[in-house]
Amino acid sequence: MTASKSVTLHDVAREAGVSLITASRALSRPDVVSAQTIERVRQAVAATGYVPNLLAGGLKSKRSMTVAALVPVVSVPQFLPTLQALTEEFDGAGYQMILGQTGYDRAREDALLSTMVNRRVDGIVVAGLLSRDAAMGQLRRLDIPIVETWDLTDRPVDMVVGFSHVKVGSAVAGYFLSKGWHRVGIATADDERAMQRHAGFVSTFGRAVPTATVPAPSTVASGRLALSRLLELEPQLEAVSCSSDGLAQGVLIEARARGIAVPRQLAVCGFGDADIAAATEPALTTVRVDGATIGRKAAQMVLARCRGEAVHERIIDLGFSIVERASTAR
Amino acid sequence: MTASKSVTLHDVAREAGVSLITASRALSRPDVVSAQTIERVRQAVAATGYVPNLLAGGLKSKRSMTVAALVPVVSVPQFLPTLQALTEEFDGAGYQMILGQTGYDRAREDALLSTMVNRRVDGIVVAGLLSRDAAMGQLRRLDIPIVETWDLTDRPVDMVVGFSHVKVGSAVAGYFLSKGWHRVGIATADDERAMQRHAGFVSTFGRAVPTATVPAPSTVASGRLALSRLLELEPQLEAVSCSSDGLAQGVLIEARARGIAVPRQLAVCGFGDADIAAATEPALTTVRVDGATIGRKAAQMVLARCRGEAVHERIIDLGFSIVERASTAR
DNA sequence: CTGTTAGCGCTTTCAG
DNA sequence: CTGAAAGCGCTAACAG
Repeated sequence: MTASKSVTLHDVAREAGVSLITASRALSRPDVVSAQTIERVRQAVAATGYVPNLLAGGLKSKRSMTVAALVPVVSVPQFLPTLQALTEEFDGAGYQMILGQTGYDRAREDALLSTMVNRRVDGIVVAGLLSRDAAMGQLRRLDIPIVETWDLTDRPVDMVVGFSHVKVGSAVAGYFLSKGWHRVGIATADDERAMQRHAGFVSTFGRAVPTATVPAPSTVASGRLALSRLLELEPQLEAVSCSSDGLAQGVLIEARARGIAVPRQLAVCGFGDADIAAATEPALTTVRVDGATIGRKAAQMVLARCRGEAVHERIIDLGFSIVERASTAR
Repeated sequence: MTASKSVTLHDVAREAGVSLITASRALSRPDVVSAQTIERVRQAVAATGYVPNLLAGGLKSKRSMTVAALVPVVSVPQFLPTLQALTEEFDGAGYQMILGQTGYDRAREDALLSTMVNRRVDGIVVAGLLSRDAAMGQLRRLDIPIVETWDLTDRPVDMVVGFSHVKVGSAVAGYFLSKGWHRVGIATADDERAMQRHAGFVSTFGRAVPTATVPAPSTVASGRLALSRLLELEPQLEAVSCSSDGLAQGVLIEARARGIAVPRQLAVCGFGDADIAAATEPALTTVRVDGATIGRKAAQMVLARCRGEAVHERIIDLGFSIVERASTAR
């Protein structure tokens, strides 16, 4: 009922007729306090309208119960399942997640990392690999768990869970080759990971491939444009590998608009296995990567380390798979 | 160079040969300190490897520089432009954003709200309207800015920026009527706001309408299913109003799969004007709502109040518009 | 422009 | 099981 200025644990303790610390324990470690005392404190909390201050606790206990999630751009659907899984896992453990957006920009990323460190986050999950600068900088020193995701390296800053983009590109190229398609093209965004898939594709394919590059983040609209450009480069195009399902969707739509039959005249492969991939007509062949599991694993690694456990498997390759659907059935 | 335990401002001050508070000011209010001193402190920071602790500052200054954003489900693309805008606006002002997921669940929402209050966030932005319980509870007492978004009410908990869902439904119904379509159907998710649009539609349409309801969050796949169900209810279906562009996309795909020509045999209207809407074939008529502006406005309202300014326009109706494209061109 | 003095609200020692 | 003391690292007040 007492609204007033600011009710502290002190007030609760007085109301309950116990000491400050007993009130504190009654709330945070009920197993160490008698049931009777707990009840008295509970009533005092209700009577005073007490609202705990996690900041104050964190200052002393050195645990903010906060973690950071860094993504290139919030509005890219690709990382959504990962963000979702992170939110759920962390929330379940009582941790809150601060969202940061790097904008595919290293300087911005460094700045954000600093901010998060200043906020004393208990862990960091980042989409992609951090720069070597970050690795050498304050991050190491602070000794908080850091999980890089959606990629793979044998020298992570701390931990990494993801898959190899080069191998993805290579696998798609191998798939195209096995189909006997040679007049192929690539529609790709210009972000680091997409470019790695591109490199993997070209390397396995054995020669340069007509490529339409669009700025990240890619959209359905840029997919339509990309197909147009590819057809200029290679009018006899047989198959297109796209760096995202959104892009692939744009390609499908543009093909339809031009009267190009998919898959009969043109095969299309996406990346991500988004919700939409299975639902398009024709259904989209794509590379499935398990974004949700990436998020879940990453959170679990961070949480384990927050509990003081050693994480032995510091590099986790979740792999990927090519999901064959109608868009390449030829 | 000194890694060691934990470098505090105290160490920096000693290194620089100034007092603690001068070091503090040199870093946070450089305009009040001599250039010479600032330089000395800067060097001391570099030499010691000092990392500020925002938690400690926040405890004293009562400003956490943190805000909360609450959404029903993280992985719903609908709120992405809003989240994006929020992230950018808040980041630009030096605030970090904690993400919370309510899962369309009031109890969960209350719990999250408490958590955020415990964390002493300086403001809260929530997608949708809060429950009256929340309005009456600790929220009011704490006196932090709260913006409800993506909806409208004349009695917001604090502030609100959005649009009327009832009016959206009504407008779409009016549009259908103006086209002379009477055998219409609705494909809708079962979340609160979608149901309001449904109610608005039915009310203006003047009678009950065949409706396929799918669980929120809706997907392209559930859109395909919804059209199937609607065709069972009304084989002569002329037009469908969908509660999201994703759902509408599913309807378009299912129609195509069934050999139903859009818009000739079936008109389709979506909601949201997502990236995809303009890119589909035929392009999708939809209701445009400006999610980015909602986010920007909401952030600005919170920030204004954080700066101690009074916000006079506490209820902002951003409206909406029907974007006519090929999917209803008949 | 700089310094001293007090805490912010809580939890960690260390004692009973 | 409970308590007293001692800060966590920083910044708001006030003084010089």
